[in-house]
Amino acid sequence: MSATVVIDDRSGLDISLIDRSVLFQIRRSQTLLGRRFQSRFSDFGITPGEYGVLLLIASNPGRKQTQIADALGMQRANFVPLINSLEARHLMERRASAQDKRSNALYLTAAGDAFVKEICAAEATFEAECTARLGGAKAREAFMLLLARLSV
Amino acid sequence: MSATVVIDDRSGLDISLIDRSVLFQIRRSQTLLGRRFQSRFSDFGITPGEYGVLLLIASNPGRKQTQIADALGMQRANFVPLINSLEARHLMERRASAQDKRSNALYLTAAGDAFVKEICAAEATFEAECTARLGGAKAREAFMLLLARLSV
DNA sequence: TATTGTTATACTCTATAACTATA
DNA sequence: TATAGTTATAGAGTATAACAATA
Repeated sequence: MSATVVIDDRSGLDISLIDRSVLFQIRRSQTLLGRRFQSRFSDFGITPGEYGVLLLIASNPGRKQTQIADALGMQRANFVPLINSLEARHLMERRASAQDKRSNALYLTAAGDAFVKEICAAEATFEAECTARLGGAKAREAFMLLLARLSV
Repeated sequence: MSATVVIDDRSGLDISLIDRSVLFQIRRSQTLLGRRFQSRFSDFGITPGEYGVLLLIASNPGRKQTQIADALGMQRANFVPLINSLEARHLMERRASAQDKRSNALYLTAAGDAFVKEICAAEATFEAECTARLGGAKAREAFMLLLARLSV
């Protein structure tokens, strides 16, 4: 049984140990994908985190902050400044809940709705590129399944 | 052609839009894996980033800072405080290079070497758990290949 | 008592610009 | 002039603790 050595193309270094680690490979992919997203979506002036919030509110209007934050795996404390920024840009709004005076119901504004549609079209292109890199629709499906298994 | 709706188990929210996105699924997996790593390796008092540096120095002793940082996809500016901390803990050390007085050659200390061996054993367990979640060695291999394709 | 939103705080990771000393 | 290391700084992302208003 021979240990295969993995050499990094650019640096010429032995990266076997981190190359074989699921943890480090996901870190690397996430970093690269994040960079690609940022450079592609810099015109929209939005971060992946903010985009996720808008998408989730678009699909689930009227939910309270804790629910949206929860579904994104975020702390509710970190959710506050994020939607403060989105609300200041008039992309979404808090409305006082009638049933529970503690909570805010979240909605997109008309501008937010248009914004989401616009950026969704751009993201479809981004995702199509990911599919191409992965090797087609079947490969993508397999990849998403494996990712989901890892996230249990 | 029917659009399938994906409902989050815990929150009951429609997460179709982010669930189908490679970007968001990788973000989620990376976050969850990072949390798992932190809780598992809190005894070692080390972050994934620091661990990666130690692993790379272990496999490539004597290389200069820029090379190690490069192989990890890090900026050399961010690399400095990271190894300052590792050096303060006597896990690694900078040695002045004879050939090039500008650069430092990086080496693990004896303590750092023992530390890496110890944490490598723990990470092997961690990776084995990842393999089990993914569905076995073949599934893991397929997953790593797809991740690599995405990181081109 | 528990929950919702909020503030404050800290740490990790990343990015950019500018400086110094060497090459 | 280019490179290696460094400093300073800023922005995301995440984590915890504590508080006021409400349930």
